[in-house]
Amino acid sequence: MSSFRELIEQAAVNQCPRQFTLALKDTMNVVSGKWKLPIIAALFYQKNRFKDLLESLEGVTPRMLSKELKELEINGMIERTVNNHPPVLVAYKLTESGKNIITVIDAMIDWGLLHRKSEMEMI
Amino acid sequence: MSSFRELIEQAAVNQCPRQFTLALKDTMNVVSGKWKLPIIAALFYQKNRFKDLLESLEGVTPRMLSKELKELEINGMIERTVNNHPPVLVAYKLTESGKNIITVIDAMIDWGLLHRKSEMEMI
DNA sequence: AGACTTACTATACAAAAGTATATCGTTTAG
DNA sequence: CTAAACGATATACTTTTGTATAGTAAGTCT
Repeated sequence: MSSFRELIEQAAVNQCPRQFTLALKDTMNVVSGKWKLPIIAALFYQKNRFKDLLESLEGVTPRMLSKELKELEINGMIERTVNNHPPVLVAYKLTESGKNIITVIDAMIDWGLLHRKSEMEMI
Repeated sequence: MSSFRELIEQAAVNQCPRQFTLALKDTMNVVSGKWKLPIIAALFYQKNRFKDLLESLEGVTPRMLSKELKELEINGMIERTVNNHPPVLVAYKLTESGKNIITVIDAMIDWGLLHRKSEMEMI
C-alpha cells in the first residue's frame, strides 16, 4: 500500500510523488460533487433503479442524477445494465472498484467523528 | 471506529446513520476545493509561511491562499501564529486533527492506485 | 383512447468556486 | 528617500456546478 504518512515521516523527500498526486486526484474526482457520495451510499443500500435513487436522494433532480450516474459509469464506479424484456428496466450497480471506495468513506467517517470530538473538547 | 462497511454488511439498516452523514460532510468540507489538499500536503512538507506556500503551490493566487487558509483555520485544521518581534512573521501549522487527516489522504491514495490498476486491466 | 410509469433529455437560469490584476500597510535594507 | 519583502485585501470577472421547469419516448394499465 501507499503510505504517504511513511514518506512524510522519513522526510527524505520534499514533494509528493507524482503517482500519489494522480491517485489522489482520481479519488477526489469520484467523490466530489454534491451527489456522488449520496448516490454511492444509496447503491450500497440496494437502490438500483433510476426511480429508486430519485426518491431516495431527497432534492436531487433527474438532470443531476442522470449526469452523475453517467460520470460514475465513465469512471468505472458503477455498471449500467438494461433489461430489454418489457418492461424495459435499467439497473445500476457498483463495480468492485466502486465497492472498494468504502475504505475511503470509512476513513472519512472515522476522521470526521474524531475531529468532531476534538472540536467539542476545545469549547 | 465507525465502519460504515460493517453496517452495510449487516444490512440491518437501510439508511446511513445521521452521525455518520455529518462526519462525512465535515470531512468532505475540509478536503474539497482545488487548493485544500495541496495546502495540507505543503504544510506536511514544512512550508509554513504564506510566501513559502504561495511559491510551492503552483498557480495559486494570494486571494485563494488567504481564503483557504482562513477556512482551514476556522475548521480547526491549522493554527496561525504571529511572531511579533520584528520582522513580523506569520507561521501556519497543522493541528493534531489536521495531521490526522493523513489517514484519509492515505486511504484515498491507496484506493486511487488500486483503481488505476484495475482500470488499466480493463483495456 | 387516455392516463400512468420508467428513464431519461433540453433549455434556461442561479449560485458557488476560482482567476486576474492591482493595491495596501508595515518593516527593513541600501 | 526609495525600493523590496512579507502577508495579505479589493474589485471585477469567468468557469464550474447545481437548480428549476418542462418535455420526450416507449411501454402498461384501464
